[in-house]
Amino acid sequence: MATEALIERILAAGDGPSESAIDALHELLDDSTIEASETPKSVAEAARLVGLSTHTLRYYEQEGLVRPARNASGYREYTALDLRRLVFLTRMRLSGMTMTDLKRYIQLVEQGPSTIAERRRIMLDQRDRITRQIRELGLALEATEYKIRVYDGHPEG
Amino acid sequence: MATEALIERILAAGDGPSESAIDALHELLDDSTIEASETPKSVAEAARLVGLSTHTLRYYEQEGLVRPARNASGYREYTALDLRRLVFLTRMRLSGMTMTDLKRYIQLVEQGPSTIAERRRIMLDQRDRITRQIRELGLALEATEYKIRVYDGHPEG
DNA sequence: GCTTGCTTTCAAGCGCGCTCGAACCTTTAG
DNA sequence: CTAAAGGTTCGAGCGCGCTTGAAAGCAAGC
Repeated sequence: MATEALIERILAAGDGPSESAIDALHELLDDSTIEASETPKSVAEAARLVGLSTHTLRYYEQEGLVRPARNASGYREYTALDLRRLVFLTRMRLSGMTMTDLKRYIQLVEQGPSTIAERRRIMLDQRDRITRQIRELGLALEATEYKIRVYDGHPEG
Repeated sequence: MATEALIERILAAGDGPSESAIDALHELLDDSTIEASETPKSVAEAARLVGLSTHTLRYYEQEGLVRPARNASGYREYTALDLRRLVFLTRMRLSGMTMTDLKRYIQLVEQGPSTIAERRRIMLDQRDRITRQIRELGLALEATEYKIRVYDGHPEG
């Protein structure tokens, strides 16, 4: 099976400067660097940073996924912690976790440490889903590269 | 960045007997083995083989993605070639290609070799999308495994 | 010939995750 | 004072990819 080699090549290619907004965000806000800036962000700034729309951020709040503070005039203020959670949320969403499951998970988080066992269980399931998806993407990648080789005149096979 | 190592472990784990219906299908119908059985399949059999519902198969036909022959009484008969195409379609769908793009691509395929340049272009785009997705899944996997480690009492960190 | 289980077509419905628009408020610049 | 650019809430709308249901035809066993 050639999947491993393909994936390795892709990941190697990913080491350079990142191309997508999501990548940039993930570098910017990765666990190690996030505490640096202390001033809270407006909804528009937060949206830009995490690569979502302001509408979506408000929607997430409505669904209970994040609870930014408000200033004197009712404007949302996203702290570094809020942004971290948003990054986590986008990663989970991008990896196919449903809103329903995510809401359940966040609910457990806000209930405190007594829910850790269930949270762990959810993350284990999530890990399985992600690994399965990666395998499926590997197959899709093979199919795609096969087509490309054929269209290129299959010079080596 | 630990992504590479994670992915390698996952892919290594994928070498054993496959677990999902999709995996089984992909082994069963991979480019090398498909020509063996000659008798066409009913819509229900085809659906079972490719892991879709009969409704979805009819929907795909309606959308022009596949054109199984019909027998004397109007029943669909899926040949090995039809099944191959369905496998390709499911791989593209699972990797996030939209129905619209897939319809466009199949349209080009049915127009013959003059459209190869555009088909190649579409596959190149698709490859880019898949590699980006794999990178995103790597990040999601890291986040997920991090949580699991924390819930396990972060014994090594 | 009847029943059971498949098949057909067609149109309507649906669940998810946003996305948009309206009506109104706050802040900043000129 | 005014205009422009941001913010607020609320409820309705939407696009995608199926999914379902109705009404009817065909195949095989008893």
